[in-house]
Amino acid sequence: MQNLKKILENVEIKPTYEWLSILQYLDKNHNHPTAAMIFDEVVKKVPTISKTTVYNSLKLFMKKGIVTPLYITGSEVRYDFAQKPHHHFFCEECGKIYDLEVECPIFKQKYFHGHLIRQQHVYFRGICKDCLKKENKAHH
Amino acid sequence: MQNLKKILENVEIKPTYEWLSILQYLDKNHNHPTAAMIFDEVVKKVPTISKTTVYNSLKLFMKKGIVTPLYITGSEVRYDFAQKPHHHFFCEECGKIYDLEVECPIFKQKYFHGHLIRQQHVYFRGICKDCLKKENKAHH
DNA sequence: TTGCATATTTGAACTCATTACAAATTTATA
DNA sequence: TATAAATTTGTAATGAGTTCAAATATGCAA
Repeated sequence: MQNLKKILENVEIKPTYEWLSILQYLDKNHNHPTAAMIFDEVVKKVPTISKTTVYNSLKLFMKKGIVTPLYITGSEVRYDFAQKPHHHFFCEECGKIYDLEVECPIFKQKYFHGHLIRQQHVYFRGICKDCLKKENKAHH
Repeated sequence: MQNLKKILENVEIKPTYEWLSILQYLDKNHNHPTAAMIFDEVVKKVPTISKTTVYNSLKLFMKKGIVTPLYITGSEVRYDFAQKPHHHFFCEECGKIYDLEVECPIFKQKYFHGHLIRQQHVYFRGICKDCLKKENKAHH
């Protein structure tokens, strides 16, 4: 709670009730939620909050670099409150997004073929551990 | 032309005029176009074609594995008629998407942490070579 | 060739995530 | 306390993508 306030202050965002509530949700739920999911949960605690505020806040957080958008599903943006950079695995079966630690020297470079790299997005797509297990069970 | 027909027949798609025209556009333009861009160009050659046909065709091509969707910009899907798997660089300045050859042993694995990998999506984001040059010139 | 079933294409209506914007509210400052 | 600036809100609009039923084209049997 207190350190979330610090995080906002560090990037010069006034820790208003709405902004803190949204960040608090992201901090507690590392499930890469959509804007709608964030709204649906935060509105329970802050009944007056609007969807526009959720979108505005996320845009602000992204501009300040404390939230990363994930373009993985193609239909809506997922948001990641990421402390350390990491990568993702998207299960085509259940839709769940897993965090992955991928070690590769390429991801340490600042330039690639002359292009300045600001962000690196890596995600694998397939069937997750759990869904594979379920499928195997179905065969017995 | 003739080999595009073959490509379609190989994946059991009847080479109709519309499907061939769309694939032909993708083959000539490796600019990772949106569905709208594809429609706008193909309609010049096939005036009766509809947007729905473009979407239907792309969905069919994706199902058959000859076209890959790129979720990079967050606002719309880009389509890639990719022979060899490769990765991408997205310029935040000019919006251009470059093809990248990234060599990394991780991308050769079939499983990762128990998850079955079907597709690998890697894109870097930043400022491209050309836009960096323009910015440097602007300082003189 | 004709008739019929199937595959393909089309256009209009719709969904839904996201954005635009102006009014309302809150907060900071003098 | 007054006034300006920042923040929040709700409504309307945008625009990519989907749904669906009608229209058209194609393949095939008789």
